[in-house]
Amino acid sequence: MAEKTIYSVQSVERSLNLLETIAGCENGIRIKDLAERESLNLSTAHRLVSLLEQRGYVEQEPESKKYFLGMKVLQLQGYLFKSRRLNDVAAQELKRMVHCLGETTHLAILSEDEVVYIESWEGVRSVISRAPVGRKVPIYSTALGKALTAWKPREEVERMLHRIEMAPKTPNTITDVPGYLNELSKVRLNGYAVDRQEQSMIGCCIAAPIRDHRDEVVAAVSVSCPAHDFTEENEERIVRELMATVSNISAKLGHSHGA
Amino acid sequence: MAEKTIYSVQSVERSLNLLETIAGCENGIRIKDLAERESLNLSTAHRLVSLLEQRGYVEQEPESKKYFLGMKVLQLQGYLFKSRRLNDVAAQELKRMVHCLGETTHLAILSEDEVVYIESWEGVRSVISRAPVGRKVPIYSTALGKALTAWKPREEVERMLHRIEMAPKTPNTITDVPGYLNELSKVRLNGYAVDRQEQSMIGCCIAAPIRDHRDEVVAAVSVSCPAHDFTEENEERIVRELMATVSNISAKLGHSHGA
DNA sequence: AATCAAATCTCATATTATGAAATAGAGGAG
DNA sequence: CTCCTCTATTTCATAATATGAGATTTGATT
Repeated sequence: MAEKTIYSVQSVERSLNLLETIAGCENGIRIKDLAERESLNLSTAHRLVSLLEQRGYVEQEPESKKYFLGMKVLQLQGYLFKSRRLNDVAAQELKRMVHCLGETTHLAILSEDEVVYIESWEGVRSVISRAPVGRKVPIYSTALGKALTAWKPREEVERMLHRIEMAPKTPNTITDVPGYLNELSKVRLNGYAVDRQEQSMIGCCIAAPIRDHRDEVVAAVSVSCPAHDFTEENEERIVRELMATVSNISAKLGHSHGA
Repeated sequence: MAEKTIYSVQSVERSLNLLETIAGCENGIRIKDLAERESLNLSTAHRLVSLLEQRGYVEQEPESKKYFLGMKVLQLQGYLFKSRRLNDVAAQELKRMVHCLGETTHLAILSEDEVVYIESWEGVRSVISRAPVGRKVPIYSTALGKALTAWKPREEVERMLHRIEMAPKTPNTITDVPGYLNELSKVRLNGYAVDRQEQSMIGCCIAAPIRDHRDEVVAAVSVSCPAHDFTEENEERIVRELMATVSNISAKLGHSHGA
């Protein structure tokens, strides 16, 4: 529980806030609105954003003067996948799990209001094929979506749901907000999420969150299983293995239990 | 030519430098070495890096105390692909080009010493299939690699080449440093790079760089073509279309000619 | 051409980031 | 087990830096 000291370097924090705000604006944002939203003086915001622009983290569309996230992020992302860490920490554990379970497995993160696949491994036993990296799926009809949203503040989840359409994918899909929120409380209770043919009739899915040292859910891992194979026994086996795996990964990210 | 004012906010610049240095260390880096490499006071480095850690941009491996790039980057990356901008700017233009040429097209960036595919489109006419996003290919045997390195300082390219092995992929592969550097000067002269069955006997490739507002090469686009189709006439047609396309994309990124 | 709104730039000042030095913690040798 | 060394972490007085008010430019609209 040894708490880390909280450091604060105003200008850096402001820059990161600006970067993240710009990132969240798919349609770009003007400097004035940025300054307003971040309660910053216009010149301060301008100076900091210009610096991010010089470094390529942010781009300004010449005509509209709007700021967008820059290509530099791609470079960082490229580095991340090269990093021994991601491989040591996640890939290694996940490969082991896939080998053990034989079922197709996905690593995903939340981006805006959707689930984005980051990496995937095909299971030998499984007839379910892996989704391509970068593919997006909805939060309301997938185990990954549930695992990624279950520990977010209720209001935030409600806002997300209101921005999207909860169209039924199968007869099992949860299509109402209260129903989904209720489902999330079960997820919190169990520690993992289940999709019982809610996204597709082909298969079921179990997903659990990965947490970092701040106890924040940063990603989630799912195991897919053909519907006809999704027996209680199999479910238990998968849950046991999956929970152990995400716990290991989280631990390696510096997560400590009960933090 | 209207030069933008160069802003400087020391702490932010230092933070970004630290972030990028950490990103480049696949095996992680200790705070002391970081401070040394960036010529920073140990406490300053520690404070700034701790802040990046608080925000999730960086992670510290508990046992080794080494710092690695954090998962937050994935979130940013997710946002980038949602951004109207990347779609408007690159995807839209590239889809148009793919439709026009009918050949398979790739968008890639340089990450460390390798080419990383960011996005791809399959051409209707082409027998060449697209490589998956995230796939890495060498710089020395691909048109993309040449396009991405041609405008880097010679010493940097030499360093990169020395870190990798220039194994022959086909009889045409360039396998020596002087040969590659010579090839790059041709690329700079033409403005585009060609791979004449150097990576694979199946096909040839033409690639050209995308530049941002700082005139920096930030990405490259390639068009693949089956070897038997790679006539002089076809080559000219592809080059014309490709150059127009990358020029449009660069322009939209704020690039101005002769800048 | 005049008006207005937004972006960009300048500079004196107070706030903030800084680094020297102190402390804590981990690992190794005797 | 204790001392020694090396590194990470924290503190705090000070000087350097980031800040924001306001001036200026840009460009769009009437």
